[in-house]
Amino acid sequence: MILSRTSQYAVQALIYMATQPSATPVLNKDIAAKLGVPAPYLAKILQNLAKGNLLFSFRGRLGGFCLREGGDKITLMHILLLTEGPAFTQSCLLGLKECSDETACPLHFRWVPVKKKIIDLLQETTLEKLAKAVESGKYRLADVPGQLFEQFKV
Amino acid sequence: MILSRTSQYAVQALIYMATQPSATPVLNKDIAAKLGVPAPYLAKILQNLAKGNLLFSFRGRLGGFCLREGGDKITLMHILLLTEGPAFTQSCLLGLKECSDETACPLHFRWVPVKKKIIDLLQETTLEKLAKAVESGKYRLADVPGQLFEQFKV
DNA sequence: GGATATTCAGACAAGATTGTTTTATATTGT
DNA sequence: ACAATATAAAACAATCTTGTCTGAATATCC
Repeated sequence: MILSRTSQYAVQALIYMATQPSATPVLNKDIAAKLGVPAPYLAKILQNLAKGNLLFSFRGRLGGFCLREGGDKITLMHILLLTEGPAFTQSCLLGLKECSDETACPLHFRWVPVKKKIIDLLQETTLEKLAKAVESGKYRLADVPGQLFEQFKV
Repeated sequence: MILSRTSQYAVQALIYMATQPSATPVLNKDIAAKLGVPAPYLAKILQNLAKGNLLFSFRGRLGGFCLREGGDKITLMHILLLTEGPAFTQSCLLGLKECSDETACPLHFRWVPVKKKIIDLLQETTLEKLAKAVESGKYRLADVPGQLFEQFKV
């Protein structure tokens, strides 16, 4: 309804990384297996996040990806600005290129307060909060945890 | 950020139709010109809305499309359920296939109230309200009204 | 009633974008 | 040197958007 697959994978991966000990790099391969997503595709996404200064990446043996900052410093908005592009927060529901308070589409003043709720949510929600939720065991990060039962997926 | 181009065109077109006298059918060609959108694509969208019982369509001379009900009966939600599909309202932010109160992703309980705001907006907003807003002259339905100044578009 | 112009309907395909996979290359620790 | 790993680039596939063409239906004109 809202996010591209790329963004969904990015958020899932970073939440998973935030649940892991921050000292050692996490392998792309491991993340992909845990989430049940295609590893090469995820690698591309992580590389992009590294370019956007959200992750460190280390090559070679003992390499992998690390969060650049603590999970309490990284919000969903930080991630989505990289994966969806900077225009992410500015868009008009009807797709008009120009839609501001002055030149508004008929939905503008109804949509703005709702959009603010979305943006607030994305800016308030840190990786740390989400990681803790996952660690509590009450919430799941993927449809098929640990990629068991792959053959039964719909 | 939220809607596909198809949905955006559909909403724009129906708002425009709601501003027109309901007695005579509106031509796809005229709507497309007014909104500055590709006519063949719009035609398919309108055909789909006709199949979904939101529009009447008439072939031949004096043909065109008509709203099936008054603009006060048609909400944005009615339109989007046709253009985005019935799963539109149920989706999980992280893209999980299963994400309910029982099997929740870590964003679920933060997202649900925001999603409710969106759904409420879509269900409250009728074509009639939007058509009146446009008729007041204070709001615009397309980036380039009447497709004037096409050559200056960005 | 038949010819004609107008308009929607539907098939098909081109182009753009996004998502996915494959292959090759560079870097690092042992 | 070797093995493990990220990086890069390219190939492939799917989906979304747009365009073209042909056919079918309908009102109007003669």
